[in-house]
Amino acid sequence: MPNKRFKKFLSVKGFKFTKEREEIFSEIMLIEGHFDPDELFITMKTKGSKVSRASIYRTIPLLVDGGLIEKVEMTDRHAHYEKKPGKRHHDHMICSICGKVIEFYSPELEKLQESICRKEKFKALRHSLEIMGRCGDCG
Amino acid sequence: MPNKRFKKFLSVKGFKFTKEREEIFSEIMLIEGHFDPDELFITMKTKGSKVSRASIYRTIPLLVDGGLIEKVEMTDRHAHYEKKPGKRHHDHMICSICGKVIEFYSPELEKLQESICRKEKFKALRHSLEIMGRCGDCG
DNA sequence: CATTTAATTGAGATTTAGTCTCAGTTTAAA
DNA sequence: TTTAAACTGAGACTAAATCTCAATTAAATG
Repeated sequence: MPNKRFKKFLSVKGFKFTKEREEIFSEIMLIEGHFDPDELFITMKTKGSKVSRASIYRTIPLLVDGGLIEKVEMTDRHAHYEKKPGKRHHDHMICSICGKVIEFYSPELEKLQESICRKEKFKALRHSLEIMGRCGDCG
Repeated sequence: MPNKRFKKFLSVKGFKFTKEREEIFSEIMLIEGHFDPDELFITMKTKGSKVSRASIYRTIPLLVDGGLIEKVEMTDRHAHYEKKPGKRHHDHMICSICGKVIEFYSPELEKLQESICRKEKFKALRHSLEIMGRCGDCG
């Protein structure tokens, strides 16, 4: 129950668990795919929610901070977010000193690759990205 | 002389080559690194230019269309652009049907990788990205 | 060179995603 | 309870980018 994770995150940070935050959070958890804050506001309002736009805009960064959602796209006019996925494809950073492999996944990077491929009329099936360099410990 | 390329691009598209567009274009060509439209407007104004903000915002998409500059970053609040580079690092799309290799370079992708690495305290030295899939011809 | 016409311009109004303010409310710890 | 700090909603505000429209200008044509 990610609800619990959110609650925990808030209390650790010294923030309060309010009805509004809970409402926003559980509404987001219902969304398949990505959303933008204003769209979410309209949806909630339509459903009869009294939560304000300000609270939505204030809660989203908390959820991002808490690792519950991610910013996945930045168009000219909108930011888009989505629920964090479970385990899936990831890329690698490889330290050439100690050999450590850092797995990372960036939905933003995935989106960007998609859009680059679209531009080239290329249908991507899979990809591999390896970044070579020095990890934090090997400075 | 990229000025000529710009002129050509405009005439091919049926657009006019105006003093304002020339002024904006040559000002951009003087800039090392990236810039944002408003910053450019201020710079030009300071130098005594009479060109309006509207013209700058209208000219930039033309330059992007004409392949003379690229959008390199989208922060929460700004778009950033820079002059197109000559030959440098590039990544690959590889068609698994016909084997064609498409070289591409995306400054946006590079920036994004940099920021991902920063987050992991990883010092990137080089990277390789290969996207496998089907090219436009092999549909 | 003069005419014509469609593109372009500047000034400032407008849009819009996102942020901020602040008085009143609520949480949660004591 | 009490209390202090966090939170909320309504709407004002900000700022990047776009749009409007009358006046201007490029450049194709006669």
